[in-house]
Amino acid sequence: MQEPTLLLLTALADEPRHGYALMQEVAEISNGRVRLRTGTLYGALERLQREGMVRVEREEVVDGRARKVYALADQGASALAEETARIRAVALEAERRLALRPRLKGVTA
Amino acid sequence: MQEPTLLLLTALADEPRHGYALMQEVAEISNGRVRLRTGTLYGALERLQREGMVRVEREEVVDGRARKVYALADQGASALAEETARIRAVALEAERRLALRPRLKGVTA
DNA sequence: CGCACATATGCCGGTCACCGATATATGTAA
DNA sequence: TTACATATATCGGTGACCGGCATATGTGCG
Repeated sequence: MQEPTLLLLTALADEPRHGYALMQEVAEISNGRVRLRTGTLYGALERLQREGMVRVEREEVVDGRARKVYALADQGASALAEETARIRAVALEAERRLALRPRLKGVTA
Repeated sequence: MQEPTLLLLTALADEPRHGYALMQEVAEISNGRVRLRTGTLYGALERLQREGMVRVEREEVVDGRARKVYALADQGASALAEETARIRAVALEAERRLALRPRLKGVTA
């Protein structure tokens, strides 16, 4: 699972949102670091629906603009929980090893 | 940064290792979950060298077999530290949101 | 002696997530 | 009427990763 996908699922984790709102939510979660392109967004949403991670909760029209509201499926919530557990473990191990790393250039100062 | 790359840098974080040892180390770090293919391994090592993340520490011959020993460059260590900080933050946010998620089917039992 | 297996490195073609661009359409503000 | 925010969608290209293949030596087994 790559970061755009991880952020997408995270943005859906607390409550259902529509596509455009997801773009903004992902940008906010990542402190503006990750800006989802529409190609990535809608492509990923389709794929995640095929995989049973996400479903369309409802379709609505607000101010004459059509919206699809997506929700995190139970399977998506499980996958997200597993993924976060995995990457936390790897991050912990990476930090442990970095601390063990022999320092090179005058880091002792 | 994808998981294979993250695990590779992690496997190099504490001390230099040669290719085959990296495959084993990555498998161990991930509890056997991730088995690096040689295509991924040597491809990634080349790419990471181009990017200044990894360098060849030395070449040696052990039992008639040639080895290249790879080391994490300072830039690679910085990148790894930044990456772990990023994913920890995202993992934390994902877990916070999952906890906020409205439960559906009799989870209260 | 021959076979399988671990060690060790490397190439090549395919797939797929992601990127960048483009298209379409409506509401609001200058 | 021009520009921008909102909102969705498609398409071609790139590149990391996968799976398979090739190559070569050392060790253990029958």
